Amino acid sequence: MSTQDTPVSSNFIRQIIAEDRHNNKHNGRVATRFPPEPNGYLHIGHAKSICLNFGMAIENNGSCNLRFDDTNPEKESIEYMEAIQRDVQWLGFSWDNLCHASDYFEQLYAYAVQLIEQGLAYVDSLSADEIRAYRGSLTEAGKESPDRSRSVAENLDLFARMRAGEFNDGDYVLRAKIDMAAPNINMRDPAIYRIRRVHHQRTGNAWCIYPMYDYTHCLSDALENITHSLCTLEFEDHRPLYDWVLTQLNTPSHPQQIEFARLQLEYTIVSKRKLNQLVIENHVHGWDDPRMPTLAGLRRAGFTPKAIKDFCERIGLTKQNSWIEMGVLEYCIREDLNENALRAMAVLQPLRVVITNYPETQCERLCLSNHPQRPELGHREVPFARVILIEQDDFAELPPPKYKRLTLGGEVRLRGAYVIRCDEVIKNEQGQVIELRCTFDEATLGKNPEGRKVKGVIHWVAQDYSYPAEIRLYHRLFTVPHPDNEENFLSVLNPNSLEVLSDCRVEESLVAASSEQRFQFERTGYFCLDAVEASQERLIFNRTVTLRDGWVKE
RNA sequence: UGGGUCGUCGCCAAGCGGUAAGGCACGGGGUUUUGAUCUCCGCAUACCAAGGUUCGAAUCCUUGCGACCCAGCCA
Repeated sequence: MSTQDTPVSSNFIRQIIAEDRHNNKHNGRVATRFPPEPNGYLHIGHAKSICLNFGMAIENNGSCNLRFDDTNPEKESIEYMEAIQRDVQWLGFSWDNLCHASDYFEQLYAYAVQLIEQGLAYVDSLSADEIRAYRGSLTEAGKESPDRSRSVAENLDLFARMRAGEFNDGDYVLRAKIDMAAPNINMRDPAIYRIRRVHHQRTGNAWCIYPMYDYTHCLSDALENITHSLCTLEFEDHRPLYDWVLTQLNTPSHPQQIEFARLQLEYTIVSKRKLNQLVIENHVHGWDDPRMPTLAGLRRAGFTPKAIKDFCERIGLTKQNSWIEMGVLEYCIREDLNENALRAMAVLQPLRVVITNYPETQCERLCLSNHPQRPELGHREVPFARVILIEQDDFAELPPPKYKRLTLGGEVRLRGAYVIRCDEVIKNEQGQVIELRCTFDEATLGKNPEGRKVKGVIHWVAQDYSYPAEIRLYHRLFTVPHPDNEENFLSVLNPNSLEVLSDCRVEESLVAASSEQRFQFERTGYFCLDAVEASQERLIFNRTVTLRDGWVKE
């Protein structure tokens, strides 16, 4: 599926599927699957695959399964399975069937027995090291294992005993008998079953042998009657093995594997192993840390499913290794939030301003629009009083060229309120500006002053009618665009990726913000009420992304 | 002198023999009580290179060059 506003462009997989339907291949049916291993949280790279697989199914009136590739219990867990389902649903997709490779273990075992009977698989007693040595190298053919000629009867017996738990881990493996001289190393008698006495999150202790990916994946696809098995480029070399297994066995179908380039996003990483390391070693505060490129992290930062799906459509789909600039993702979330987030005012680094000609005890409740371009989104009341707070950055004693905000003796518009003039700057002993004394022009509420132009507009809150909040600003997690190229990716972690501002003040209306609700704090960016740590008593907003800043500073 | 894959604008990406779409980024103009949004304009005589086929080539052929992936009992 694609969002309605993103034009759908042609890509090679769309073309293949369209052609297959035209030729009535698979009776015109389209069935895909998203097959994560439950060994970590889903990240933005998975989103590309999710959008592709579910998208092709939706576009073609087909089906898409969520299938857990759970054949390596050592690294997998229920927590990850649950998180993955949550994230896929959050993105807005529904699977046709929830599947697990482990559901096919019995069937897979039976197929392996068939392979043995056909003389196409054998039990090998070589150690892992020996198998590696026998495999040859990129330029030299491998050697055949002495066990390659084991009789069918003996193989059958040994394989049954592997399953029965008669051997220790590593004593034996079941190998496909293909070709030790094959130029494609994946075809040099790959292992298809190994012994692992590990408790499996779903099958418990029922098995002590587990099938390998290459053997499991193609058969799982075939058993689910998948038509197009979409995966990333690194599996290209595995396709001959995928097809070999399905050709030898009499399976319900023979899906077509098609490979595409995985997403690489600048200034971040999408390796589950490395993301896991960031979590384990506490470089971030969990898988859902807003700095993480995980779906859980992006969600907590305030990204929307719509923006992420839009992003996945915009970046295209090819077989070219490429790096996407952060700007594309930022554009997508800004586009969505600009249209849909309510506006509000928050002062991140307050500077006290006393409006000397404003009555001491007066408080006006000004009416501000929730969205300048969408009046149907309503308006709200914002209290205005004698003492207000503005952003420290919005005042400059020595303004740089083209500065449009407040200066000593200068005027500025308070957003939705009056024009004020700064008459006096008050400093502490260290010379820091701690207060501004200003006067307001009563005639400028809702209209421009006469005879002069005020070019600047700044946001504000009334000191006594605002609320304290913590605001977390997130910066890129890494200091270089391609952290993966680094010898040690941790060495290029950005030490300042999290900036916590604890003295912020937000307008009254934000007290009613709901969990995960997103806002535009005018002039500063898009923010989201933190879903984990915020409460009625403690307002915490996460910055999703800044506003575009077209101001060229000198 | 192993195998597989890929080379079109700073970053993505259409193009499928008829004379280089689009998006992001960037530069400039206009509107604006957000330096936002919106809007207008600009942005590859050129498709890794060199040959060849053709009336015509980014598209076909040849030869180079460059990049990525593969030697887990991981996926």
